[in-house]
Amino acid sequence: MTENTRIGSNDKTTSGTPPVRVRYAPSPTGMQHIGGIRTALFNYFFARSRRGTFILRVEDTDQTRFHPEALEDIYESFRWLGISADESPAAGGDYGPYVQSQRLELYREHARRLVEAGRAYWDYTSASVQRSEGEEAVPYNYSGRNLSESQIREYQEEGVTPVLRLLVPAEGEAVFEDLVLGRIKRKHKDLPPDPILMKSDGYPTYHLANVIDDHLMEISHVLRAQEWVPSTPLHLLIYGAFGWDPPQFAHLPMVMGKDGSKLSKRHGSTSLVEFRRQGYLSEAVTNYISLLGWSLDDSREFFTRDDLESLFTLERINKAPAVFDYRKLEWFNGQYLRDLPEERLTAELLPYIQEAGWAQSPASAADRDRLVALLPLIRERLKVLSDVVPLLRFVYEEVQQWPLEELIPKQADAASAAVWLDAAWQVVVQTGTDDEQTLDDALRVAAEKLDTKLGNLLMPLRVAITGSRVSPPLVGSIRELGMERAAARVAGARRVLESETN
RNA sequence: GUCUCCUUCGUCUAGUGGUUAGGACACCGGGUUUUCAUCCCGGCAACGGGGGUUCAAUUCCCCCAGGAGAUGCCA
Repeated sequence: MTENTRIGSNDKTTSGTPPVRVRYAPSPTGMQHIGGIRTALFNYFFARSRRGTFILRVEDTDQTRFHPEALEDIYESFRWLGISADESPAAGGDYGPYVQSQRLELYREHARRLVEAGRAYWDYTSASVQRSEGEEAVPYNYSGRNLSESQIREYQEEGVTPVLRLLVPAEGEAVFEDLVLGRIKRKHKDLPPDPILMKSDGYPTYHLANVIDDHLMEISHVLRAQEWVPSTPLHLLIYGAFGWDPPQFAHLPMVMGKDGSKLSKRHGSTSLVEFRRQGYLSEAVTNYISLLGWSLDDSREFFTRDDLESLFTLERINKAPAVFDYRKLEWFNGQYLRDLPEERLTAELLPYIQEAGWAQSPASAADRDRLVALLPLIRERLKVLSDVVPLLRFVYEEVQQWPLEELIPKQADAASAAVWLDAAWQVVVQTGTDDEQTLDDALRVAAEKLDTKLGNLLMPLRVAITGSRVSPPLVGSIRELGMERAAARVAGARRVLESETN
């Protein structure tokens, strides 16, 4: 905002403001998780709100952890969220390739430039200290800094492939103005000792590749998680070594689990596909995630993707980490679920019905119609789409058992329960389920005649019909079930009560 | 250990040099309702601590504490 006021316009054709170009740069090593998606979304919203360009770049420089499914998951996640990259491996663009493993020659060339400039060096002494995941790190002791020609030749004859290390100055410090956090400083001597830029397998590390690509792709703003703050000074050093101007940085607050540590698998579902499978709607997830570290004002919290594409601003990003609250997401989902158009809700629900084996796949018109008819019964009872299965089981499957203790209202006995069940069912049969109000009135009259509460009359019937004390509205349930099937269930429940009274 | 960042109800957050510190989720209570759910009403609940600066600090500064992140030939 301040920038707009100062410049007077953010129209890139009439002002000096460089165009906004941002990127989401995931590494295809696992399924997209909430934290990554939050970063993707914020980048996307920022780009759209500033009429800029949103780029997807695949950072696959760790071939040992690469998974093809993970790559597919990135695209699938974007599709589901309804966002698309202006430039990406799939869409192409003028700054490609957008997959780092296809840019190796570029990195090598730049590596050479760094060595020639005396800002980096090939280290032959670290070849043996590779370690696997859990191992303790042994700090690098600069052993490769000043090797003699003959020493290098010796290593080369042994077949040692060197790693490229950045020559970190002993003096000085890096300072930058983070758009979210403000001024951040770090002394060069506090950086890791001469970090590796190029691995012995010929692939660049994140630090090198990210700097080269962001520069070459003319990235204007880097929006990434705060876990990157400590290595930003290192990146600045690399930009400086190349003689390049760095982009602007905006470090997003971390997303934490309930216990306050970085959100991870042990906090429950954290991957986008899992939420999707459980039946969260894309718009609910997007809305909830947008509020993780960002807010518009003191009251509004419902935002469509369109809203966010225009309302999102960096100024409203929070500094403090946010705890992921599954219950609030659930609430959001319920809200969205409740005012979904019938057609869409049906389409969203159908896969769960099919998975339960209650509908063909592809679904027939009859499958669809049946579900549509059931919608009013369950709509406001859904928190997630998968709730539909337990909610409608009594319709699609037969009731096998009528637990006696459920059948008998509190403080009553089997004999009275039987009387009430009979009376209630008789009223249903006589009145029919076509007109809910009429049936309702009739049931009330019957209860009064029997000198009991309406609930006592209905609970045995509810359990008879649905097999449970908790169910969708009774009258509608009976109607959807059909009188015949309902009658059979009443008879079944009646037998249970019978056997008890005898 | 070292470095960096962070700190308003349990959670997401708004906010200000002087406010009854606001909203939402959750929770509790009540109402509507044939159960559950929805819906409505009400309630509980926060400026981490200590120093400054100031007529006045939750707000500005410093210190402490706590939390998190980083410290990999992972990103």
